[in-house]
Amino acid sequence: MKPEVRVRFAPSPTGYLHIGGARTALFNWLFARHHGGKFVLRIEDTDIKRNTEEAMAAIYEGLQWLGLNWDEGPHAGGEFGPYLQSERTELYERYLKKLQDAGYIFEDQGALRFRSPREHVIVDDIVCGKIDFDLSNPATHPDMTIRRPDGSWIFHFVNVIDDLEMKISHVIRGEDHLSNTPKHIEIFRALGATPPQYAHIPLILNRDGTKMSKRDEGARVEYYIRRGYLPAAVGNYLCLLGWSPKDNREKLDIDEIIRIFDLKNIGRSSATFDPDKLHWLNGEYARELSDAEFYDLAFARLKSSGVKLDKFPEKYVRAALQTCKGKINTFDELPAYCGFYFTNDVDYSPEGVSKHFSAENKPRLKAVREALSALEEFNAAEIEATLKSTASKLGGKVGAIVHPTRLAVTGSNVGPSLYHLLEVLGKERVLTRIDRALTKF
RNA sequence: GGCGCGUUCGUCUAGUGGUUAGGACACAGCCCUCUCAAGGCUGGUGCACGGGUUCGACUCCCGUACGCGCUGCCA
Repeated sequence: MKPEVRVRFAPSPTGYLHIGGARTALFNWLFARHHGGKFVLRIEDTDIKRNTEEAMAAIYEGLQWLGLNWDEGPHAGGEFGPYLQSERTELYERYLKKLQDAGYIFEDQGALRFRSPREHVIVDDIVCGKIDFDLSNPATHPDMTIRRPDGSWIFHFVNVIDDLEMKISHVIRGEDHLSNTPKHIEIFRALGATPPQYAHIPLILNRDGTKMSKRDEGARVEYYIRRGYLPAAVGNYLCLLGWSPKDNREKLDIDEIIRIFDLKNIGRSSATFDPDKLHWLNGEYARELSDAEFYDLAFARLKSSGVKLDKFPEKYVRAALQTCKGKINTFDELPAYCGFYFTNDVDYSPEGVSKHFSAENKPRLKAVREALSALEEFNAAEIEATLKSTASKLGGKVGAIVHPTRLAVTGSNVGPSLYHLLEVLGKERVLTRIDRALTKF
């Protein structure tokens, strides 16, 4: 009988969830779901200097937003808890004693160190293959510290103890830990235990090839939450960084990824985070939203950006937002895209003014005003027919009047379908805005 | 410095000895069209370098260069 697949994500609470950490969590989660195993969340808060409450909240929030539910861990419980390292000291004491009794521990200036057996250690990594580390030279591989003089623990030790105690079967983590792995294996062996299987995944780099750090705002999951990205899109994009379905597909829903996810398809080289591609992929997901989903997200986004939606009838807001569906990639584009629906004081874009508020367009805009004011049914179809006939009367293409009209009414050269937007705005607003625009040139 | 890992279009990647080196994002042009998107079509740019092995290397081996990681009483 095959042992149960048990993986873990073990972040330290630094105050936010790093995008690279999120991907590590995602790969662990995918692996667990694929195999019907358990995904464990463990908080590595051995460094007391760091805060806990808000920092841990950021981790929970980020994981939940991405849909990475954990089977064991804080809030979820589980038979191997507690899941905060700060609460596991007694356990660590016990293992320390075992190591001491076996002669592996010595004191150095008050700190405790693990005495390396000084041998070659082969790391047989699922992603990286077999790697031979020669730990025989103390000068190049010093004995690692496992406990500080103040009694607090060092990562290498507690990480190993917890993986052992929590019966972790596979350790899937960033490649920055690859060089640490032989040391971890030494501890497992000193304890007479079998190390888990390792899979080290490539790092995510910035555009300039440097490691994504807290200084880069795009390095935090929180950034994507705030900017109105869709969690499904972010998750999908993260999967594409270092992992490939091998069949040229880019957009895959999460159930499909669970089905085909395999550590063997993870690449070896680091990946650069490409905001443009995420932006595109988010648009792919945004266009697939149902009208109701789109409305809810759009409404929330506009409201949080300060647009006073309460002053408008729900029917109006709904119709207005509907004209934006399919047009935007991320919801933070929305305020700029459709803000004109919610204020009569539209700002005219300077480029638009110089291009379309011209002497020859003034009579055209006047003609449009006349034609629209004569309309009884102010709907998109009627508006379209009217504008087209007006254009032909003026002896031009409809584009010639569409541009100045759009600018007059929305202040911008780009936006939703003009005919539909005019209908939503309503005759009164439209005529008022055209009159106002007519005074500008 | 030592040790480890990596290197296919600008970016993410497919590719495991013989391919016109494929796809996607981005970019440019065209089509569609009320603008913008979306969609369709077209285009340019890539196997880091040098040696081997082989009838034949992007693919295998060895070097070099460059990048990254570790080398903490951070995780």
